[in-house]
Amino acid sequence: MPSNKARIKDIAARAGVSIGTVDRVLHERGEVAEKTRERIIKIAKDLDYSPNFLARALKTKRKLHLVSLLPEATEENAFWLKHPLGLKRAINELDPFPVKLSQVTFDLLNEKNFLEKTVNVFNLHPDGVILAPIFKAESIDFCNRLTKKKIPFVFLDGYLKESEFLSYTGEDIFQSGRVAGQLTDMVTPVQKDILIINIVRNLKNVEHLNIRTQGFLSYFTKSARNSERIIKLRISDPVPENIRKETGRALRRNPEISSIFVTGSKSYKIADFIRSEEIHPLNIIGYDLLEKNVSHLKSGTIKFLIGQRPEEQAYRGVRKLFDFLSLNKVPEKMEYLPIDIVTSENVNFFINNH
Amino acid sequence: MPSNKARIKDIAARAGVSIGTVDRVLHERGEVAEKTRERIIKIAKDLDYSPNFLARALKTKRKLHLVSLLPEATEENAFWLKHPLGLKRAINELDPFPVKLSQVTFDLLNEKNFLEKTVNVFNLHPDGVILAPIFKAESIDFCNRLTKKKIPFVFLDGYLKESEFLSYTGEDIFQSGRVAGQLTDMVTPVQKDILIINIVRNLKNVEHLNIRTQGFLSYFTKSARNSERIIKLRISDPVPENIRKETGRALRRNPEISSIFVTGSKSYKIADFIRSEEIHPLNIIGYDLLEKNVSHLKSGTIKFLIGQRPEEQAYRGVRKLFDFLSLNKVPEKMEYLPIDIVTSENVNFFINNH
DNA sequence: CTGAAAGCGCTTACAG
DNA sequence: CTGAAAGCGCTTACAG
Repeated sequence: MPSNKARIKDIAARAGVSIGTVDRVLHERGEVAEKTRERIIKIAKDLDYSPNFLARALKTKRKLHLVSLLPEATEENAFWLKHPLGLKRAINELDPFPVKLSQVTFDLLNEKNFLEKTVNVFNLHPDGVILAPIFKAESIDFCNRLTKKKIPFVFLDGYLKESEFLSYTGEDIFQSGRVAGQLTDMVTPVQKDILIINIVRNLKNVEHLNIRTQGFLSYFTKSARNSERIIKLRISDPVPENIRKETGRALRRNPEISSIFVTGSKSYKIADFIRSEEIHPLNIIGYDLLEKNVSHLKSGTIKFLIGQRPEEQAYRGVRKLFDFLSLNKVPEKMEYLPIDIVTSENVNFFINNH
Repeated sequence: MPSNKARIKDIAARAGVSIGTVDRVLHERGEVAEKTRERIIKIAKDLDYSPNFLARALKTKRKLHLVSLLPEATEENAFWLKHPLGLKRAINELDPFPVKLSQVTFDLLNEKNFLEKTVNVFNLHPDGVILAPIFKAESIDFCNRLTKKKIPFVFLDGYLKESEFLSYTGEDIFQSGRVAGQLTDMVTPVQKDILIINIVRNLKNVEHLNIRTQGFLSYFTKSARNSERIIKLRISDPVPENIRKETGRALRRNPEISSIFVTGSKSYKIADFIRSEEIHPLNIIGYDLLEKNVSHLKSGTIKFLIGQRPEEQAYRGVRKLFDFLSLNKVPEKMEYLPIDIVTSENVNFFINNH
């Protein structure tokens, strides 16, 4: 019966000691005779003791200090605008509990800046860290230092299997490529061509986008479509003139292209071009509910956007650390969030939330 | 600064009274001189006082008693299997707090049974009620009685604007019809026909399914498709032989049908028929992630399922009542959950959750 | 009408 | 090594 939960007092009574002694055993603060210790541990187990979380939170002076280390959102990287909303929602919900959050951000294009910011994180003496491991080598190093200091950390957006992370929350990247493949397949006649565009400004994105591309292509291995009808294009510097030049050339060379899959979150740049040139109707399939993408989705230039719930990723990161640190709840190691298929008709439900 | 929140003690000190008096004012328990009362209220406002939730929960003996009144899940109504999972998750999450939940279920096809069960609900002396208002007249009556007793209640699955409900959590039914329309439009060649099937065994569903149908049709008012190419079929008793007879006849009469939209959660019944007859490839679009639907989705017989997050509806119902009753948080009156578009490639993320 | 006190279950010094 | 006590912020019952 959970209604009559065992309390420290009950354990003390059974063991014939005071609650102070029980507490010392439970918190492993030592200074207890071995015999007493064993007796108390056994009784606690027998009574299935777990501390009353409310009483503990009420009494505790010290706040849990969580620190997030995520890329700074910019005009060019609006994707990272959503995460702070999720962090904030989590903290608001945990309001009465002794937790606080410090947000540290780094420049998405600058490894050195990331390194500097990791120093800031340590200076904050965090109890737990939420990290987007954008720069692989630097992140591994940072994580090792966290592990050495016994500071638990969670990943979002991506993960490094080399590190001893508590949990990952995010997309199943390969599978999200498959979803894109399926949607593209559905709206593209069999005899037509498909163009895949990779926009890669910063190196880190390469792996991410490659995996999505692989997932995308893997969908077509079983389909009736001839895989030679899938053309790839890579654009390094997505300034409008490059977009125009390179996309335009690809379209001229392959006049049968009727769908364009953009592997990253910048499909609005392609849509800007397609719309300005008044090109024949094309299906554009892209990622992430950035304002500019959504606007093209609503006007019909983009057909599908795939969402990866960035706000929810951040929210869960905070919750997992809190639950782990103050309730000893160990989260699932890998949590893949649903891959959302978003069109002009259901998009409003995804952007107004929270 | 939320770090130095005002406490009852602080108010008492400023007012020059004891904390008992402050408490009496705050809880409107009377027996306080009017002048003192006003002074205390003013000070509380000045200090922006809000009670410490943890201390309150720790002290409070009495548990909040929430009661859910939802249809019983059966073989024929597997949709209602999901809601108890959401209720349970909410209660688990609220574990340390003084809340409990009693679940009352009724027969989805039996008004009289519903009436009997409302009596049970009152006998449980609920502090708040979660209700699926399946039977309109009976539900309005029940809600009026709740209102008279000042028992707050939330709706899920549907709502009655005639009632003074605290909040509704669920689908935007018309819009979900539009989403179905859009998906169907995308996968159906313009010169082909579309069949809408309404399976209505019990009366309550009529309104629900009609609204979805209207939403569906509304999507096509702007499309290039000739609306005469949309055929409607209604099946009252969905036993296999009826399905076979009626669907078969519709398909024979309209050989150009290439997509079937099933307005309710029983698209698997149509899919069973289509598959058994080895009919030429058709697109089936339906609702809800019932096991049988999902199985057809994975095998390809169903192309799209639209999800309405039943588990989440129930979860939020509990949370809203709890937040309202113990934190005085007033929820949004209408909360439309996202309309999920689900295919064989992303379905796993939607069914393993929780 | 008002105050003083006990207690929810835990943590944290402090005294011995 | 161990116990007794104070206190987190609130609620509740009781005395005056």
